[in-house]
Amino acid sequence: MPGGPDARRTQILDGLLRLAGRRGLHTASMRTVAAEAGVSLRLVQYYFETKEKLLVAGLEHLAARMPGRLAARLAAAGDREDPRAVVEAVLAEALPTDEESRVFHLVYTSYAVLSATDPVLAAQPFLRAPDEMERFLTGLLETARHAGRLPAASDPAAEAVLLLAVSAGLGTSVLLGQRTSGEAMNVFHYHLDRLFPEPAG
Amino acid sequence: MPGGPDARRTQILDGLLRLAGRRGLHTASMRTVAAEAGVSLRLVQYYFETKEKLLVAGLEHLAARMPGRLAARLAAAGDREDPRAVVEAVLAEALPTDEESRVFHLVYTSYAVLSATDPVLAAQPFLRAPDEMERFLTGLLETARHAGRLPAASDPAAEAVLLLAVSAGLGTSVLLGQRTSGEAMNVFHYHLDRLFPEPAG
DNA sequence: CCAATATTGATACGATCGTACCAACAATTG
DNA sequence: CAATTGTTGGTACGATCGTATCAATATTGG
Repeated sequence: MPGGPDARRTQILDGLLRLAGRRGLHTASMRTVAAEAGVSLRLVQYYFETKEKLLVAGLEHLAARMPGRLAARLAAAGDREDPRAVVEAVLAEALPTDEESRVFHLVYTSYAVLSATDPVLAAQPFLRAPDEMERFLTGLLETARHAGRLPAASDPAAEAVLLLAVSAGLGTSVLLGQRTSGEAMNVFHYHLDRLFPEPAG
Repeated sequence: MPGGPDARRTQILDGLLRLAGRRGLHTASMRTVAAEAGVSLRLVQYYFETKEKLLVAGLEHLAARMPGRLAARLAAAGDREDPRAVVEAVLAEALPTDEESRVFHLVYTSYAVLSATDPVLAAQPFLRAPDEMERFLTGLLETARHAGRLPAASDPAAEAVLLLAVSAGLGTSVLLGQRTSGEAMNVFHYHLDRLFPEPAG
């Protein structure tokens, strides 16, 4: 049986995320999620039992998409040996461009804000993704610095934190309609141009 | 009469913000806010009528504190002619250091996320504060560039957007417990050191 | 001092929430 | 075929929500 129970779970979680993206995560109740997914309330209970488990599963479902999105960006980036291209690909992912990306970041941010006052959500490992990203970027920048692509005086660890802060901050400003994703991308490129100085000539 | 009705309003709104900072904005109901403020439910209704108006008033109350906080930072910064000191003072305000600052930024971020799916909140002018800040910073950086404090190749507008993105991103990471405010401040200074190169000698 | 006006409090109502319970049907197994 | 198990649906219950209504007290103006 292709799909089976997993297909039902996915159907419900997709409904949750679609609803959270359109009306906000706070409007997601067991009933509204069921209606959005086109199933009965009982079915949502059957697969997720409690609302808290549903919310956690929604966060998992959201986080599970991240590796795939990143891989697609890296594949589209082409040269995987060029550190700047990799950095650009990785962090362009943080800017909400299309609608799917916008929903992703809005819901992820909603969860992050909730986790600030909800210990159950704060304990979820998926909100630790930025930590891994920070380590990954630090290593990448250290290698680039040894290869002479970064000024010798650069601090790879600090630059990694800065890159994540810039992409998160720009992403949020796009999310709130303060800027278009194109404008944000231009500013991001401006930052990258300074981080990776062009070799003379 | 010192205070009068305004004192009551303030008392209730302080309760709202205190509760939103401790348990999250989503736990703020007419009743929980009344209990937190030590007044009756009816009193909250009397002063704010509807929950939506209470929430908007809470956002106003929050935003009304910003100019004072900024002024205090500027006064503590000392030299108001040094553009770097001004930038540092303005944006250090975005890092949640003490508890009051943490509540401020958590609640403000909660409102911002809500505004992404709530047209009533999105129409509130208080969420436009970053736009004004961006204009202010751009002007400041332009002046600094003409004074030779910034490299001639710098783009003041892009740098202003970057500064706001960095401070917002760092502030969020502190809010989520990813970093201490001291670590964030160090990274922020690292960014400022590059933005304002030391004159030789 | 008395009336009217503003302020504060207790309570009620309908709606929605998360959750639990019970019935119907499908699939599987002896 | 009968019976057990897994899956889906309808509905009920207590709690809490926003809001409205009614009563009591404090304040003010004649």
